[in-house]
Amino acid sequence: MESLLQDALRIQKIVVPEMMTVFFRRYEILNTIASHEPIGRRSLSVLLGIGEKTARNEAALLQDKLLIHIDNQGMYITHEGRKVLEDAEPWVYKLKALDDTQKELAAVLSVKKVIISFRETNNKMLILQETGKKAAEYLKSIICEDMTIGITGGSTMAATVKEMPKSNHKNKNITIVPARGGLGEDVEIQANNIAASLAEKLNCSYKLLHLAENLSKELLESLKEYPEIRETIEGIQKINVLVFGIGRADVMSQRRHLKENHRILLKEKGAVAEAFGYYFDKKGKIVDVVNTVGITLDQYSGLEHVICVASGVEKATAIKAVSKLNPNLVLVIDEGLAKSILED
Amino acid sequence: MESLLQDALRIQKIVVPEMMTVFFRRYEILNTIASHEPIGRRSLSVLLGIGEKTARNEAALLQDKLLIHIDNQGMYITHEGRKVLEDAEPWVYKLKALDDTQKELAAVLSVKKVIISFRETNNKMLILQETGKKAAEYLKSIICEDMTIGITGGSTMAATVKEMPKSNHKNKNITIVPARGGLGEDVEIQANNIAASLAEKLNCSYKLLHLAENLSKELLESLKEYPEIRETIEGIQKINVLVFGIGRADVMSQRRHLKENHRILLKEKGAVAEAFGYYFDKKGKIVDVVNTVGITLDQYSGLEHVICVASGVEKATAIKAVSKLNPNLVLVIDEGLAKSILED
DNA sequence: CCTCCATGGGACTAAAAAAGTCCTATATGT
DNA sequence: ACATATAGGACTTTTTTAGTCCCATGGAGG
Repeated sequence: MESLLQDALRIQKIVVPEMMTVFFRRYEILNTIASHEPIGRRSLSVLLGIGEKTARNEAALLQDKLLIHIDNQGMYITHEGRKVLEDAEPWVYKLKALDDTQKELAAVLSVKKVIISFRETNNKMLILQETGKKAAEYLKSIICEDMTIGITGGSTMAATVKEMPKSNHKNKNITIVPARGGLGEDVEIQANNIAASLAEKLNCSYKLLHLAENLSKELLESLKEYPEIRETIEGIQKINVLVFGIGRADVMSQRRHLKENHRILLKEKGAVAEAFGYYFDKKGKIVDVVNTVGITLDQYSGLEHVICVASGVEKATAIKAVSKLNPNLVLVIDEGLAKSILED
Repeated sequence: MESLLQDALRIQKIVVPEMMTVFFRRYEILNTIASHEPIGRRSLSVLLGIGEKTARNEAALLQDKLLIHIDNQGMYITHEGRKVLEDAEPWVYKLKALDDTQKELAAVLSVKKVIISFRETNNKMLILQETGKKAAEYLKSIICEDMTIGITGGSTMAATVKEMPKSNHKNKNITIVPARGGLGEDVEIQANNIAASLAEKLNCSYKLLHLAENLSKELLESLKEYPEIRETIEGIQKINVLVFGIGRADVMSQRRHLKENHRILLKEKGAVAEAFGYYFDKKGKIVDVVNTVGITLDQYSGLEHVICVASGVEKATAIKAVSKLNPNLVLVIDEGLAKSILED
């Protein structure tokens, strides 16, 4: 009786419209407590951008319903609360019609699947966190024996790995490799670091690639002979799952300290997106490649599992560009980004 | 996905408990407008026992959602509104858990079916009205060709008939007969009058029984020879559907102007319920019979369709007594009565 | 051992929302 | 023409909700 549920939702939206707001607010509060426990009402209120008293009142209600527990350390979620959070999720998606949006987007972009993360807040950190969580969930669901997982750098990937639950049983013959070289960024969000963290979470092995970007061809060639590097390159060639973040071409070229004339060139070529070392224009055509070792576009196009994780409306164009390269793409994005992709 | 709906309800009750109140209030308002249109906000507010401003605010919201239409005559329900009302009904029953109560009661009382009417108000008239409506609905659903429908008197039956929608197509060979004689009550709620009204609503034929109660045996016997009476008696013997109200023995014996000693006798015999001319004790045993023409208990026990309609908590014991006489009984009662039957 | 910091809870105030009340013009039906 | 019930406006009162500040507590770090 799926239609009964649909009816129920329709009628509620009509008859008790204010219910939606309240529901989402409480869901968000509960969710935030769940992921930050123990947390005080003050921290909570600044995190969510709501008043202290509001946080307090809502918390009192949640406590009354035994969904959270409050002591002088702060607020904790209870088992009940966790259960409610889980059970409420499909319900949240229905209410927000995210279910439909996911399918619509997958069709519009011609990709395998779109997963939309949901946070009822404007806090970019929380949104990124939730997106990472969804990405981690999906990644975990597809992992199986003898896989080589390639992963890139960036804050989105960092969030993804952070949200990956720690696995205790030793994972069978799984290897994590950075999808490409490059040391330009903060160490916290470098592909190497992220690959290692992911391996730790998944309790499996990993290989690192200590190669700077923009090396001369000759130097690159000779470095490739080094055993550790060579081994990693072989690993990269074996990648069957790629998890990658995406960036706006202009932002990335700046972050990589490209020379002024190079950046102008990129702009002239219409570069809008950057991912795993490639710059793409609107149509998904390569306009430039970072001169380093890494996964190739040919390899990418043939992969069965490609997961692109992104958060923030500014990445809409980049997403559209990269969606055209592999129909197996799975997109994990936040609600705002999803809407802005659909809107243009 | 029935469980999804269940989950949704459970979670809502927990996370947004106040929603229930609001929903029921609006549902009730919409429902009342539907059955009283055109109605002004003042009449509405006294009818429902809510403040004028409340009625006004809620009406404004319902108007905004296009569920009602307001002009200087008062408020009307729109098509949209009617649809919502219909679609919301199962939802109402689930929320109130009346579904479960219905099944539980049917099991506890060992009867075929229990139908609980629902009105979010303390106004006994509205509750009676709704109970009548449900009874009428059910009766209509089982009517088919060549039936003889017996009906008793009483305000509950009057309400039932009043709520029966008028049928335009000629009903095929259906006859309404009063289930027993008796002229003791107000003409408005006499079985004869009610039978005739029902026949008019169903657009079918009827027979009347003009016989006073408490006639001497001899007189009764000779009256039975009169053609009109004889014909009706034959009709009563053909009854295959009986719709009847029920009363508390003490109340009914008073209303029928029984002699003092007779009433005391009834009390001594443990009479608690009265229905279609019989007085029953707690266990459903007959302790007395009104001396008139009418359906017999033997006949009653063998009927396939027996519908007892009752409203008001004071009838709980009577219901329990009469439930034991025929497992095919269908009970149509209001929410309060249902709960009080379960509680004792 | 002490200090510091974030915590919950209490108390009071300010703001906003809801409800109560009364008035008026209007249309309808007697 | 009149009595009556209607919506809608305006104003007040009540109730609910949110904002703000203070304080005792208890753990973390020095």
